[in-house]
Amino acid sequence: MAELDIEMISKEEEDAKEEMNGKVIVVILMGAPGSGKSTFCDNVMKAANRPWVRVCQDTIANGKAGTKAQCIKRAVDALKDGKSVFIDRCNLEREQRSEFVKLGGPEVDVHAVVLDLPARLCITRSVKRTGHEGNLQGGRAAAVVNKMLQKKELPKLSEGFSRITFCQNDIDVQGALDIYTGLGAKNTLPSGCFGQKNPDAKVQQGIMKFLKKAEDSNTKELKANNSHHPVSVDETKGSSVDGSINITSSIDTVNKEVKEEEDLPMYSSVPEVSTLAFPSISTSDFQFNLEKASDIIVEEVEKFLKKIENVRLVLVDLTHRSKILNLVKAKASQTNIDSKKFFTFVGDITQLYTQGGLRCNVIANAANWRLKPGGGGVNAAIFNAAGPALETATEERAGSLNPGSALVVPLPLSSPLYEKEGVTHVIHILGPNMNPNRPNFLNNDYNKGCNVLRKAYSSLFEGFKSIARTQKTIEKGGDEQSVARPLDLDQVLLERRSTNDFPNKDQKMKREDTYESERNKKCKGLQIELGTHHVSKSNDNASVSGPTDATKRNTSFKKEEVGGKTSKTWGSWAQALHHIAINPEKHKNDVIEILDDVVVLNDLYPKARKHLLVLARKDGLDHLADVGAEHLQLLRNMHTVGEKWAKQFSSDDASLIFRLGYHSVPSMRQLHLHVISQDFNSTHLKNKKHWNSFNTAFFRDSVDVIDEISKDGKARLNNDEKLMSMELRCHRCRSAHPNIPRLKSHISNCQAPFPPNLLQEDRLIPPQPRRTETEA
DNA sequence: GTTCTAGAAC
DNA sequence: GTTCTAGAAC
Repeated sequence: MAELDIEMISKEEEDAKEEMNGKVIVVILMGAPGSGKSTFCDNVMKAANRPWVRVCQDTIANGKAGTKAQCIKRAVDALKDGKSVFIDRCNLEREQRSEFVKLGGPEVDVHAVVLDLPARLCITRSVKRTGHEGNLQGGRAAAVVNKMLQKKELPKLSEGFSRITFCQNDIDVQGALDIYTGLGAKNTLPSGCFGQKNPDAKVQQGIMKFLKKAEDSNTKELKANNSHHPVSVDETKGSSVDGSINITSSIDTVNKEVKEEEDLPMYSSVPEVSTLAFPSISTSDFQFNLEKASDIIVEEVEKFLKKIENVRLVLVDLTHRSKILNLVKAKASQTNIDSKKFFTFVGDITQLYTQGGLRCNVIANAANWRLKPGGGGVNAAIFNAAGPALETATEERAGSLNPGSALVVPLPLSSPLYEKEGVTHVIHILGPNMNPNRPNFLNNDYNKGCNVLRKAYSSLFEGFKSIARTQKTIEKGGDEQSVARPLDLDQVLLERRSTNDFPNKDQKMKREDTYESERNKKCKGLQIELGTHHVSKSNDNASVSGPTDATKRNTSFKKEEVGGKTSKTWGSWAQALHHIAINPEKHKNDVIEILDDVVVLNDLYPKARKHLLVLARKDGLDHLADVGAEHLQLLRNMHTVGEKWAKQFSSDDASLIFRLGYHSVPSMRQLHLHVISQDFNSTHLKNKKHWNSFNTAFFRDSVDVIDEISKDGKARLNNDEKLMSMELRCHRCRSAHPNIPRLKSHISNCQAPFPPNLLQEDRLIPPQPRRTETEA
């Protein structure tokens, strides 16, 4: 194929010289997030010699992400207008870009500019960037880039491009920049493929060498196409049956071959298992016998891995010449240790992810007995990389460490080691003291020394197990008490995500799952019962009354013309509250209070820790739009009952603050007053509509509704569609948040006072004086 | 109201 | 891997 391209280049170049037809161009940029597509466009457009329009799907809809169709339309418009177009989206797959290629025609050339930069560079840039329009930030970027590159299909002229420029480094990019910047309105560029180095050359050799090695070791074939393809740990490790070929060897080989291009294959960057990276202890400064030390490491690793599933251990050293590393590697290969669970790795333990693509959530530190920074080697490096936060966190837990002991320190979230590398814990360990100037000097007592070293590793692994086990507990939906600390941590982690930091998806997901199952248990009975009633009584809504002028955009009911008046039919699922209001005695398990004119129940899907509904029992009073002056007393009663319950809850729990109100257009039939605590801490609060229905003008405070009914005979309904799609703002400090998880993370901590409008007119029910035992 | 699904995006 | 959106079904 390369030869063919060269032929085409020379032919097309000749053609180009003859033709100066001033065509417009569509340049389809291709590259992973962080490859520099937007920057490329910006740089060309800054100094361009022809008019350009940049079409970016991330921002095409008034600054927000839009559809492919919108991009096409924008491009077509620009081309009609005589402007050339940059298509700024990833376009890594043939399918994704095919529609844009079709923009080409007699008057329009379609070019590709491929920003085929090292995955690692893209990841680093994606992680670093803060204000990217696509909102791709934090460590998540690594997973994204890796995944996208797995699907990468380099463009071919046969797809319909007249010119393809490959850029594999900054120099290539600059070259392409110059070409497009200098391209005048009347100029055209030669067709063909440019800049493509033999994609299989060096890297492939490296991989092939490794493959050969692996095959020699009686192993399976490794799949790896080229340098930019992520090489997953599983694939690499899977190539080894006996553990004799491990990751270090593969990386080393590849690394040596391609180091000029700084183009390492990426490891699977998202750890599916908890991973501990640890240095060799006591073998550097005070040369513990390496044979003995390596035996101990391998034995302790083997022992530990027999006890626990779903973890990985990685022995790390700075150089592939490391004797201890090679000894351990060799000895491990003689055992039954699963090379997926234990391997050696060459790299800086403080930069395993950013430099080596290996994600380790826990790293061990070869600490000194005072647990202080300094000294040299790993200890200095880790304290240095972790910043002062680690020192403080360590001090809080212990002032010193005995030989053979370990100390688990959760890494403060402000630590760069957490932010950049995703390390959540540092475990300090202290080996036997080989320093003759110290009182507990071993003096070559290797029996004792080996015991201490062994103990150091076993303490380290036990410490690691305690972390891994907690995580596992959450995964399996253990009781909430046992996971209290990780949940707290997760709250903070979520908060950190809002400032572009390393996400901790696993923990987040687990937490949601835990809460979800908890809620389900509580609500199941009601859910089932309500479900039954919808079905059995879905036809009993013949008595629906109440013509209204409310907007009927809500899908919970259909608008019908009956005798010139508008009426509505509610969906069967929207009837549950109506059934309860009409026959509360049939729902004794669900309702918590039945009065003559109202029924009180817990919301089936509470959007906060406490979320009650006060139902009007009057048949035909479906929603706020049906309410008139004649219902004033009923509204007051509903308010009084709701307020009574709110006060009762908040006297039991002083952290609860309540707000009472109605949805302008409810989804469920039967007028109901929401009594909802303002923590909004609930797994059922899942989307923008949920939030905005309680925190925009769509929510009508009960006090205001009563006021309006008494003055005007009707309540104002704020049911503009825009309200539901409004940006997510904290109900306290009014800060804006890009999505629900971040909002929830924020509100879990926000203690700002409520806005003035909520503090007025008794719209909020504040914490009540605590009830005494006798009152309760 | 919810759940489920799919597609699109980063 | 996560988020968002939309549509469909109940």
